[in-house]
Amino acid sequence: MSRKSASVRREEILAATVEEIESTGLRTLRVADVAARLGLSPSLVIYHFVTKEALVAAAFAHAGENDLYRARRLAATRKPAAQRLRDVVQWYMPTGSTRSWKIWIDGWSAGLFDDGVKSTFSILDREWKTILSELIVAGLEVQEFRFSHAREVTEASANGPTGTTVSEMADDCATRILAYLDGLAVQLIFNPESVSPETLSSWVDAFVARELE
Amino acid sequence: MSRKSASVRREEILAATVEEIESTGLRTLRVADVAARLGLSPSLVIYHFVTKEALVAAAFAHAGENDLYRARRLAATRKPAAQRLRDVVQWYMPTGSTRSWKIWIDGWSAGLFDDGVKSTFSILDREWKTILSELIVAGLEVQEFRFSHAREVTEASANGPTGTTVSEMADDCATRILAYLDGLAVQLIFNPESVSPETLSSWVDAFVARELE
DNA sequence: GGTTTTACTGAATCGCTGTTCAGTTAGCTT
DNA sequence: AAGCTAACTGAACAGCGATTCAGTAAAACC
Repeated sequence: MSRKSASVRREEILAATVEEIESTGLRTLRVADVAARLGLSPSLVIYHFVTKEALVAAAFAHAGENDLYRARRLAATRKPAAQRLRDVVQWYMPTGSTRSWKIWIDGWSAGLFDDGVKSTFSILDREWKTILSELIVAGLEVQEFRFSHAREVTEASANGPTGTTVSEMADDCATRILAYLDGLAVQLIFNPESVSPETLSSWVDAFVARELE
Repeated sequence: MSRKSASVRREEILAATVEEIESTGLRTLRVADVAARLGLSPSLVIYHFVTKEALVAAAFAHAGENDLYRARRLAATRKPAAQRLRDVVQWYMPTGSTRSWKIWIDGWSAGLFDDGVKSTFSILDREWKTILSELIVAGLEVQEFRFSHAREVTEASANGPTGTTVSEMADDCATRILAYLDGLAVQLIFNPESVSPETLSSWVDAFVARELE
C-alpha cells in the first residue's frame, strides 16, 4: 500500500472530509466514512488530526481558504473594477449547484457553539469583506462607482456624519452585499421553486447597482 | 407526582426542547437533558414523541408557529400598512438577543439533510412571505408604497415583462426582504463587532425603503 | 368502589462510533 | 544492507445516549 507524506495525506483527508460533509452533512459525519472514501483506516484519520472535532474545524478552514483563493484570483485580474466585483460576487453566489453552499450553512450551525469553528468563520468572512471592499474602493477611485447611496445610509445611522472614512463605508457596503448573498443562498435551498438562479442573479446585480450607482 | 394531559405535557416538552436547542445547540441535544429540564424521565419524552428526530422536528415547527403567531398579530393592527410592515420586520430581526436566532441557523442545518425539517422550514418561510406580501399589497392599494423599483427589477429579469401580477411582485419583494434579514442575522452572529444592532436596523429600513419607494 | 385507561418511571439493553494501542512495514538515511 | 523514522493498520475498548419494556399509580370513567 502506498504511503504518502503527512502533508499530502492531510490534504487528501481534508478534501474527503469536505466532500463527505457536502454530500451527507455534518450531523451524520463519521470518521470511518471519511477514511472509507480514501480506502484508509479510521485510525489514520485520527493519527493525522488527533480528534474528529479538529478534523472538522480544519476541513472548514480548508474549504474556506480554497474559495478565497479563487476569489482573490478573480479580484486580481486586469478587468475594470466593476467587472471584477461582478466576477467575485458571482463566484460567491450559489449559481450552479446548491451543494457547495450546504457546507457553509452546516458550518454556521457548527460555529454557533464551537468557538474554534466560529472564529474560523469570522476570519473567512473578514477576508471576503476585504476583497470586496478593496474592489469597491478601487472602483470609486476610477469613478466607476459613485457612492451616493451608501453615504446617505451611513450618515443616517447612529454613528453620525463625522469620522466615516471611504474604506469604512466600503466595508459596510461589502457587509451588506455578503449578507444579501448569504440570505439568498438560504432561500435558494429552502424554496428553490420561488427563486430561480437567474432571477436571483439579477436581484444581486440590482442590489449591487443600487449600492454603487 | 403531578400528571398532566398528553397535550399539555407535549407543549411543555416542546418548550423545553426549544430552550435546550437555543442554549446549547442541536449538536449536543440529548433527550435526557430535555427531560431533566422538566424533572422528568427521558422515557417520558420518548413516550410522547416516539423518537428524538420527531421531537426535534416538532420543536422547530412549534417555535416557528409561535413566531408567526406574533407576527400575524402585528400585521393585523389598525396602523398604516407601512408601520405594520416595519413592526413585522422588526420582530423578525435579531434586535435584542441573537439567542433566538441561533435556533433558526441550527434548523437550516438540520433541514439540509432531513426532509421533514426541510419542508417545515419551507412552509414557515412561505407563511412569512405571505404576511409580508399582503402588507405590501395593502400598502400599494392605499398608495403608501410605490413599486417603481421592484417593477423595474422584475422586468429586467428573465421572466419577461408580461404575466407578472402585483401579488407576484409583492411576493418577490418579500423574498428579498427576508433574505436580507436572514443574511444580516448571520453577520450579526459571526461578526458582531462589525455590525451593531442599530446600524443593522437602519440598513434594513433603507433596504425596505428602496424596495418600496 | 372497582375497573380501565394512560401518564409515567427505572433499569437494562444495544448499537454505534471515536479513540487507543500494540504491532507492521514502507521508504529514507548512512 | 542495516537501521531508523514515521505512515499506517486491525482489533479491541469504552462511553455515550437513544430506545425498550415491564411495571406503577394517578386519573377518568362507570
